[in-house]
Amino acid sequence: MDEFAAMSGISRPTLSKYFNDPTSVRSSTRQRIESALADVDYRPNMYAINQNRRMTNNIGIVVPYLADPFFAEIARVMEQHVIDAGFRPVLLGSHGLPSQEIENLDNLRLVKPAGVLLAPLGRTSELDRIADFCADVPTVFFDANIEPLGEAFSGSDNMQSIGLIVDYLCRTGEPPVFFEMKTPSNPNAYKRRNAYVAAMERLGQEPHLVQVEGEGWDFENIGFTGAQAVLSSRGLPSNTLLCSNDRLAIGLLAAAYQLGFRVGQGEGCALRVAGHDDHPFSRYTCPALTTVSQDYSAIATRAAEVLFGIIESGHRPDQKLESHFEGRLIMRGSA
Amino acid sequence: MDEFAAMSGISRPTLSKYFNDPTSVRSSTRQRIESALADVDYRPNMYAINQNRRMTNNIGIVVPYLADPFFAEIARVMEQHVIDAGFRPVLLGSHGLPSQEIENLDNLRLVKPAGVLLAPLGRTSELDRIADFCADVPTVFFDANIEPLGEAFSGSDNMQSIGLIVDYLCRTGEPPVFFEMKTPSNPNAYKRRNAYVAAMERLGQEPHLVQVEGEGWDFENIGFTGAQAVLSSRGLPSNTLLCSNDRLAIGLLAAAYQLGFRVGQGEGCALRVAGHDDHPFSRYTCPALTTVSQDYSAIATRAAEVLFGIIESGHRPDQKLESHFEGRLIMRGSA
DNA sequence: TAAAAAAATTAACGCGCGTAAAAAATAAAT
DNA sequence: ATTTATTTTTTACGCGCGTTAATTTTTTTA
Repeated sequence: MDEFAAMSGISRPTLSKYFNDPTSVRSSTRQRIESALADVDYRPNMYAINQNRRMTNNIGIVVPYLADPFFAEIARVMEQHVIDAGFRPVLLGSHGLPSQEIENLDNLRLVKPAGVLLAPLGRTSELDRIADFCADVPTVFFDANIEPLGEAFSGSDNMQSIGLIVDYLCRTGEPPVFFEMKTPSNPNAYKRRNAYVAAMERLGQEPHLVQVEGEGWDFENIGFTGAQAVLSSRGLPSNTLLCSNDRLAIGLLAAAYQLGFRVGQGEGCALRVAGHDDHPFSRYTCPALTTVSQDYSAIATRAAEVLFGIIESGHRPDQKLESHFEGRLIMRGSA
Repeated sequence: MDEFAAMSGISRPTLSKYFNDPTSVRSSTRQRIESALADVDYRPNMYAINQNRRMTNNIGIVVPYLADPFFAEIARVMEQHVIDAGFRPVLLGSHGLPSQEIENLDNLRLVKPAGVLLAPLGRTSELDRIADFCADVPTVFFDANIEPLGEAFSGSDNMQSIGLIVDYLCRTGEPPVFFEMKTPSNPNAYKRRNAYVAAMERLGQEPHLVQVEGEGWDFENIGFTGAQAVLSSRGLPSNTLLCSNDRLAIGLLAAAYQLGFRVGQGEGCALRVAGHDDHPFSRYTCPALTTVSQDYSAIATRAAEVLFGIIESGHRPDQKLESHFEGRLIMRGSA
């Protein structure tokens, strides 16, 4: 930067101001800088900047599992919002590991972010460590909430969305059984289970839970092997299965196909299967998966909006703001 | 670090040595440091370290598209190898954008990596910028090669793997038509096309290419819409389709299902479909996808091995080392 | 055109660490 | 108990930038 200052004839503090915010210098000097920039390709070192600024324009985005297309997609949407607002996204995935989640937060600290958007692992998260982090850095949760922590939450209204699909399934056929993991990794699983039970009771139906074994984030495989056992035992009280999420449903559909169960609403179908999330791949299952979509865009927009508001105003809200967005029924072939 | 030096009674340069390599200090001092570390949780600032060390133990990993489970998976394997070798992985995805790929390399420069493992976008990559980077940082390519660049390449032997599945398909039924994108994003697509043509000619069969429209990385959708057109026109010279990659096949299978084509090898099946890659989801298609696997682990191991060798020896090889690993036939239901 | 306001420059310090050289302390070898 | 080899400490500088305060220059306003 010293060299560039020498060759451009602009003092280093002015350059520093310019790179922080180009509009903060007189337009004539800005032009001088930009024409010098056209000759040599100088770019300030991001890490040296991070080290010195009290606060940067970095915004951390942390998701539980980047290899899950659902999180990859919502992270992508988040990133775009952050860029559009003039901030710099720093995307990190936790590989489903609580230790990695803490590691990510520790690494984020070093970047001195203006704020972070955090989709926590949930059940397995190390709450006290996350609480420490939230005390230092403005944090907005999305996808999954950790009740007392953070400035805000933006996510789906599981009660509404599960209610929606339960209503639909009951209206158009046998009431659904709920297909889920016994000890779910997914943080929304318990809410969905409760929402299912509530919806069934509201409709005067008896809820049934089918809980399959399995650990980790390989949901398709867990759904597949779980479904093999459940379907071949033929002990199901209903021909309709509502899965806690689409990835379980994808595994279930594969098992059903291999066992010769015909899935769908029409005549001659032995099974109806529905999911939740509108996972990027749910369009391509056979039959295509009936599910309820999460409003990715609204969730991302609200989370980003709230965080930007906090950053610009400079002080945190007294009360945690919670936004729950409704899901939409996506009717396809499977139910 | 100064504070920690004061409280632990160890001088800062010694601490600096310790954090760089714990075995480089006398074991008695190491114990003193570690017991002090147990009291206060001090950790050196990674970015300050990167700024000052001539070279770090960071290793960059760049893939074309992190939201593609195939790359997410191979990146995960790479990361693990890097960690096991005592280095620190820095994972970056290019979102399918050449500009992002360059941006990633520019950002990596700031971290002063000991080396980088690069899966390039291929066709659309900005070659001269990548060449600049390779001149400065030891780079090993994987998945896709850029002929004259980098110290080494580790990837699949497309000629062998496509040959394998073409052989299989010809042996067990009608010779396959090759289903691909007209202007593929995937860097291996051209090699696979050529391998298909070569394999067919070797077997005395006439090659047929079905090239569908579409840009970008939403391969399932491109396969789906392309297949709808192709299948309903019924102008196929064969009942067997070999897809350039599994994601196209996933879209194709969904289209076939919706149009009522029965896919598989048995009696009453109208279509056979095969893919390439053994994509994480290919087990869960209906029917499960017959494909040829890439040896993720071997590819990752070799790429990492070669890079570590270069880093440790301190000088680059005179000649580029190219490793091509054979694929394995994964026989499932679809062909 | 002089005074006031805004912007840029100079000079100097700080961030959190790496690193080099010389001096001092400790351990190993004789 | 010496000598020698190995570690550690002291001292000081550097990395690439942010930031502040005092000063000078430029622009705006009256």
